[in-house]
Amino acid sequence: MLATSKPDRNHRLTREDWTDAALSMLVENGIDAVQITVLARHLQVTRGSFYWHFESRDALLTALIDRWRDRNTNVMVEAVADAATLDDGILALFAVWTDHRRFDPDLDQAVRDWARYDDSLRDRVKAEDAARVQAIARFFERFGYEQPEAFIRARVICFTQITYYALGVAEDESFKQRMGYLDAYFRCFTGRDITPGTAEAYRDLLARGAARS
Amino acid sequence: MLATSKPDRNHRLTREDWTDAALSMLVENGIDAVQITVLARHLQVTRGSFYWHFESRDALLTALIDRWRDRNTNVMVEAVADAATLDDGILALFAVWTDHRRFDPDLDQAVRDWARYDDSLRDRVKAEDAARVQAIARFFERFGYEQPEAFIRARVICFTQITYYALGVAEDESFKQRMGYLDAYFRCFTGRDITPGTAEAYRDLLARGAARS
DNA sequence: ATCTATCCGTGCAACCCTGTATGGAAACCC
DNA sequence: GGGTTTCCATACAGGGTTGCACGGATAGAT
Repeated sequence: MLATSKPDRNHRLTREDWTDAALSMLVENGIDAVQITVLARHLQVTRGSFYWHFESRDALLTALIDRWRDRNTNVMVEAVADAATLDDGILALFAVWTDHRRFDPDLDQAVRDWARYDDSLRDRVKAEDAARVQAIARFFERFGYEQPEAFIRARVICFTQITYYALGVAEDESFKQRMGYLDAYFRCFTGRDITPGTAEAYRDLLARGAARS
Repeated sequence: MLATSKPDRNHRLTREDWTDAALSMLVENGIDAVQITVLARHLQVTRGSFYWHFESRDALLTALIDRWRDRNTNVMVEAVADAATLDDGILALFAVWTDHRRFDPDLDQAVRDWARYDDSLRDRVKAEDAARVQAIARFFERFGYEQPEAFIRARVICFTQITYYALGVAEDESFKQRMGYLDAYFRCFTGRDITPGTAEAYRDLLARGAARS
């Protein structure tokens, strides 16, 4: 769904409208599809509008990166930072990943694809991934895991999540299925058994997450 | 008389030369960079050569996909299919992934990126991933894991590998580091402890893999 | 009501890529 | 050596995108 959902602004677009449309195009068709001509077509405007708000296409691209950094902040890091128990931290991570208002997997993946053939962006993404893994590794250390196991477990859980969304598995699995996999995921990620009745706690966590915002 | 399989490259290119160049370009710069003009420039030839060997750019792209399917075949599936022990299967998987003559991670990743914005390709890649996961899941079942744990463990190990190469972690880690992580990986992936002295067996496995071919 | 800043339409030039048609050069076969 | 096949160069047409210049239209301020 491209950002043509605002026909009210028949005339008068803002700079944000252009970046919104560019973000949608980036997520759905990749960075090479972010072209001024097609964006203008989708926005029902000519390219004259664009060149008033932006000085060039590169300016738009840097605006996209800034938007991404502001959007996908340290939600993952915060999820495990103040977890009282192992179960809480893992489930908080799951909750963040399934709450697309806090964590946007499509945008994350789109930027990742873009970064594959852009060296400077690549380094930036790499740095952020390292920060995520390190945060989770610290979390595992707090609950008795030693190195390098804590680091490897953090990497495994983080990498699994990335591919999970990269392959679009979420689209093929129902909520019921995911809940049925919960125990197995927990055991595989932590090496321990989940405390009984935590599935219900997870459901509550999702409900709380859906309540606010 | 031994026919020289290498005709003078100075002039006279083959269809394979073009697909090779296209594969390199795909791996290094993505599918959108696979352009006849730049390939011709890279091959020191004009586009007239290309349109003699191929009827269109689409023909080249399908040739790329075929090449990928022939290359990255069921090496992973075979690795775990006839494994006598749990350790053997897991280590055989690791050996396959690190042997880039049997498994080309760059090509795999490039096709994956390409498939993100190509629906038919996306389905193809999804099917292959499902086959990989299922093969590993069967492997786990053979050694006493029950469902859905076997399936989830297969998915975790498979997905972790994909992101491992997607992020280019292999470039940042030394062989010594990877060997130091071996025990932790094994425990995380299988939930069991690796049998002592298996690291040496793994090194031997790598040596055998490097010996043949 | 006029002025001005804001926003967008239009036309033009330049570049890049694909695809085709045609001719030429070299190798190969008889 | 003549004819054929293989392979590549050249030229041209068509479509698409970027960037800029300029001119028109609208809304708010005075």
